[in-house]
Amino acid sequence: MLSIGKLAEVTGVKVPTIRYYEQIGLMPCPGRSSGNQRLYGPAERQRLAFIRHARDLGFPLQAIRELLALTDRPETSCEAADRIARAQLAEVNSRISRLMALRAELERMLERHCAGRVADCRVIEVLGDHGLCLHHDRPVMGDIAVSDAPDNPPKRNPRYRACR
Amino acid sequence: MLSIGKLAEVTGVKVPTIRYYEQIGLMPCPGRSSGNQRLYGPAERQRLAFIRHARDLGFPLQAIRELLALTDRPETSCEAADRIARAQLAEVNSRISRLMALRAELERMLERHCAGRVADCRVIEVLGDHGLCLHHDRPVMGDIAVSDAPDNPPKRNPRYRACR
DNA sequence: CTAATCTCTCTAGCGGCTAGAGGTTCAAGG
DNA sequence: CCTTGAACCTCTAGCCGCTAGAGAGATTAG
Repeated sequence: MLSIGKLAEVTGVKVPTIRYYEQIGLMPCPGRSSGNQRLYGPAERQRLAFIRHARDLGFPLQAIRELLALTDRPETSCEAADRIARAQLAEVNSRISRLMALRAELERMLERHCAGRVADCRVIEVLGDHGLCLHHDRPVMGDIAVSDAPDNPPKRNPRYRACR
Repeated sequence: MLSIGKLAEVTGVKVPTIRYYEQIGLMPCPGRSSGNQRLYGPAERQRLAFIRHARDLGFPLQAIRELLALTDRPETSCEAADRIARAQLAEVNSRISRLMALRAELERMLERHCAGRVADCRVIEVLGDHGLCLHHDRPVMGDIAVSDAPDNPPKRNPRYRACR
């Protein structure tokens, strides 16, 4: 039996995240020690590894919920699993192509950059005038997940309330 | 002078988003009509277009805040603007490469998919065993921003509280 | 004048966690 | 056996970048 800390260690999922998964019903309520601490067996460990892997592949938690429901019914058709994976692939492809357009635009913006004043800056100029762009639609950003580096200090900016 | 609705229309930024930008101090507090409704002039319109364009290029709001501060001091060096744009380009490149690894893995997972039961499903199998993967690190997902299509109905799932 | 459409402020919610407070339990060393 | 310190517990609140909705007031077209 594993404590939550050990489980976190072997699966690479952080402790609060495991508790979060339990809270939203993705992980079952595990047994508890006499002192009310969570204890996990191999089944839970396998389940969490599945979740972690699917997350690493970018599946949203809702999709993972559905995939897990499928593993609980192994005799049903795997058509649904296939559909979910294909949707994820389509999503990834869409993100890639949009990011490539973005990259092209950013490179174009930077390639003739000035070494002078902001007033002449091509970056600023292009940002202010979409007409200088070739084309790009809405971006695909969000979740950085930039491997939580310790040199990436989370600076909390204190929620501006500008006017009034 | 434009009402907030007209401004939203000409810039493509939604009305609540404009108010949100004002709230966090990204847009200034505009003048008001006699009936307390916001009125925008060309300067605000230009500023919002700048923000919108930078968002489209994936810049986070904090970066946009800094870029806007630069445009307010046009005589300073554009070095900072350049640095911000390069950081953004690096970020985009990083996302692209990670997504490509993801895509490869998803395609591999799907290419020999079964037409049978979940028990034999390669998708499920691979998800359950990371050892079957080639390699991929953490993903780059998040903000879909999939051009708010009306065929994409926002289904609200009511915050599970599984156990207890 | 009325009805429809904006607009106002305010609060709460989304995904997917992360951080911290303030308390309890466990395991190793003396 | 006792102490210490790490790990654990629950709970709440915060992150980004919006989005949704309630319940009110303003404006505009017919």
